Amino acid sequence: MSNHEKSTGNKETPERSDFIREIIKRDVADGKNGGKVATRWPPEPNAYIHIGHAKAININFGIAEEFSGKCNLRFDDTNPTREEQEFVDAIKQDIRWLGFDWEEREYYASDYFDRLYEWAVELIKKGKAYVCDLSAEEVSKTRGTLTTPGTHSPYRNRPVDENLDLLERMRAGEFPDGSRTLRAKIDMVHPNMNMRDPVMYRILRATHHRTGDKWCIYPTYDWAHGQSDSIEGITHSLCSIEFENHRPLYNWFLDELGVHHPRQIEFARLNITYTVLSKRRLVELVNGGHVEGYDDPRLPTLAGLRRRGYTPEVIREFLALIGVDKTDSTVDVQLLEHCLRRNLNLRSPRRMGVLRPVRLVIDNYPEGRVEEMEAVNNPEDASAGTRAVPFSKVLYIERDDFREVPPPKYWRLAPGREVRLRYAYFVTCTGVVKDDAGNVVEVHCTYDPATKGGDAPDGRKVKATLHWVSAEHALQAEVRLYDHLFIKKDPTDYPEGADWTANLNPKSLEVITNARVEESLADAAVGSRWQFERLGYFCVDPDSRPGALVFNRTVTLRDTWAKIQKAQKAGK
RNA sequence: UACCCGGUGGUGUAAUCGGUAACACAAGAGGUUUUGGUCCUCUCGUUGGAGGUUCGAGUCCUCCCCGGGUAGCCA
Repeated sequence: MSNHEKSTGNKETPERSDFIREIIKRDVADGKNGGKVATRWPPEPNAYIHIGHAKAININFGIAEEFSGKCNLRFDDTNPTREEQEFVDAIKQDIRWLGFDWEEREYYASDYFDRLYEWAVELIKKGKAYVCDLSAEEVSKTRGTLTTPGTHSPYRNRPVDENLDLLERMRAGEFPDGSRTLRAKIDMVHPNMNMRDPVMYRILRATHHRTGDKWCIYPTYDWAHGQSDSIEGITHSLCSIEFENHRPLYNWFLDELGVHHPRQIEFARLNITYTVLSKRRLVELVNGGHVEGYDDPRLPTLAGLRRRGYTPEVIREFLALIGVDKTDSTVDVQLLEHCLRRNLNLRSPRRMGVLRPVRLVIDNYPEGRVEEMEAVNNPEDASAGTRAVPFSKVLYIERDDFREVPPPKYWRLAPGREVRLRYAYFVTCTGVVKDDAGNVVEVHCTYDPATKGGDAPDGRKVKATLHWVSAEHALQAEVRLYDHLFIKKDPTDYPEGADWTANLNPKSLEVITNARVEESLADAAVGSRWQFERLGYFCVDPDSRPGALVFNRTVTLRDTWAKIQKAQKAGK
């Protein structure tokens, strides 16, 4: 009975839950960590972040917030050969844009280099770490394989004092790069490769973006990560699934040190159809010149999505919908696009814009006359009001909205057909003018003055409503039409011997330079988002200049007619 | 032929101590409509397989099959 009451009580506010939140709920209930929750998001500052990272950010910051805890931002900067300040700045900007705040808790693994060193000394004294003189190649060879055990390093049983001395000299710069390492003394026959005496320090002369040339030895990820978590008092260290095999090592270090011991929990990374979410591949796309930069609107980087016209809300809604689990999965990009349309539909003012213009001449409309038509700014938002759109004898309509020979189910303009010009008049097509090549250069029609505003007093109906723009008033604009970057659902599925970039969509970008838009868009600000009626959502690109507008198509409207056409083609 | 982790409709997730498969997207069909948009309605799975325990199993047990990860001095 009480069970029923409980479940009905929760109906209205469905509690978000997943296996991680369940674990944390239990930990809190058990009074672990004094009932507190602290998380962190630990990016390596060596690349721009993408929507897959946003998933991790959302989990870490989101969970901290839900459990009244804090989430730190910590840059995992233990490899100076790859990390740069530029990425630190870009990552911070992207996290803020997503709407998360780490307040003053901006940390760096490099902040802990001294403490890490002290701990290394401690492990040596415990006989749990040793300096190894094997080369990288030799270490690799003696590690064994997935199915065969490793063998002990000849330096494994060096006396403590010698280890201490050598480590100190490693730090002092007495040895060349790569000549020695500090290794944890664990188990060379362990079935988990990570436990076969993993490297803790390597000698590496590289200028670090924060510590400069202070160090010539740098901790590895495994040696730095858990201890950094511990120092910060993290309670739940949430990371992606590829670190699962590292958890025993994470636990081993913390246990040997006897310090605060966060719990590591792993979740599956995000995959989305028709795109790639791996740093390596993103870098290849940019460096290979396949896209124009990390903020190319075709890329799933946060910078790219932002430029494409996504809002942070879209991404967060999407992430909330896909949930969190451990199973490998690939989310249909259409779910992302659904979130996008839903959000943009509510907030985007409507305008009329013609991508591929063709002249429409209204023969019985007075020469030189201009009428101001009242157009609704946003049917989803009454407070958005209306605006006046100039109407005249010569207009532009969409080339695709006229067919000399209309196919089945096509109910737009064609000879003899009557359609509505949105917010204006009913017009009936009377003929066309063609050039020598037979291309339609002008469509002629007559209008019915009684239908002003778009309603017929006699109640007659039309099947189609077209968008339009007055030829003498409209602004010319550039419009960039984007499509999926890849032609395959799984871009990494490519024939043997071929290059994965063979799956790139050659039509992922089409630039239209001769589009016409309403004059009310003249002062549209960079980044502003609009719906061009019947076409899709567009935003003003940073390349845009006064008098030389540039729009990015964020996403098309759902297009039933396109589906019909596709089905018709497939059927024939 | 090692170890770890997974396997619910086309996709992504739900399903409290085992109690009779839910939500969203997609797809298809229909309705409304001054955007072939939005909105509304309907259709589409018996939970990888085989056994077992039980009044009852997606949830427990056994075996099998399939998928992913792991052999950087990357993270």
